[in-house]
Amino acid sequence: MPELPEVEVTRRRIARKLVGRTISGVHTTRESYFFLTPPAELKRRLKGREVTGLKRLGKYLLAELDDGSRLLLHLGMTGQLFVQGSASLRLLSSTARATLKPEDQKSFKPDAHTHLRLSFKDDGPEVWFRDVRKFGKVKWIAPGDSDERIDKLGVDALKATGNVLWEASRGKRVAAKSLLMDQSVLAGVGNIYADESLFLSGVRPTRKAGKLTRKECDALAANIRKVMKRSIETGGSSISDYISPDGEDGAYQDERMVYARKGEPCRVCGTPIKKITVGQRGTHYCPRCQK
DNA sequence: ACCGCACCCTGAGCGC
DNA sequence: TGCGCTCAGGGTGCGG
Repeated sequence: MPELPEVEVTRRRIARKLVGRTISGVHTTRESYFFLTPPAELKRRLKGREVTGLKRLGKYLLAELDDGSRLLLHLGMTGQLFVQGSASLRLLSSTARATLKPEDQKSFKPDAHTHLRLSFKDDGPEVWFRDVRKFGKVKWIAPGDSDERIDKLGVDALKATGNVLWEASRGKRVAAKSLLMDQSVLAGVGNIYADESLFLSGVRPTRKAGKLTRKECDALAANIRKVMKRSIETGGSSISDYISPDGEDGAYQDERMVYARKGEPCRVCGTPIKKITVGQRGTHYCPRCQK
């Protein structure tokens, strides 16, 4: 799933196709917990609204509308936000693609997982939100209202500081990795970039957060910023489902040091990368480089 | 207050 | 081929 870099790449590329356009139609799948705002209300609220901006908060996207209301989007694990026609069949897994009828092989058509489709007054391409696992979310926020999902987010990971990590970690017994992934501490760090920045900082993911030194907190913050910026530059990581709004794969996966490299040699010392579970998440590290 | 865990959902990949 | 199992980049909510 998309972490901060993938969400930011999505934001930058989709903003051009969204901002300044007036929504004329809203198509959805049936009600499910994907919709924090029920489909019927969503249609009512969005129709006729012009999109005036698209912000990112951690892993959330927030579309601003001309009446002061906002549309909150989260891509979850398998969410894909893209422009009709441009994303093509690479949205689908190779096996799903193989089952398509020949006439459907040319371009992607909305399927059962395409939960939200926005059409516009200008009759240009629609914007679609597809999410196989439905861990993604859509919520309409009334003008002037707040939402606790975004209110409780910590410092954006692109602006991570050693001080934030230092203060949040004192007295904590959780694993250092869990602290990095706590969205109320730093917003935007997920499983891949947590593993990668822990490696670059020489810190074992299982280390108790409270035992981190001030120097390690500084290193972790610097490496989180570095890894996130570099990933945004390369278009994010395309490891399983992520694809950008115009259908381009990212390339950051080629620069991974540890994530999903179990058994492969560490790029620094050659020791095989280990995989363990930390906080119910697959966790990769070099047993020699990370203390 | 903290922390670990179950759970939400669908599909891919693997061993048998 | 098919079955059953494990795993997946997310977050929430519950109980101890």
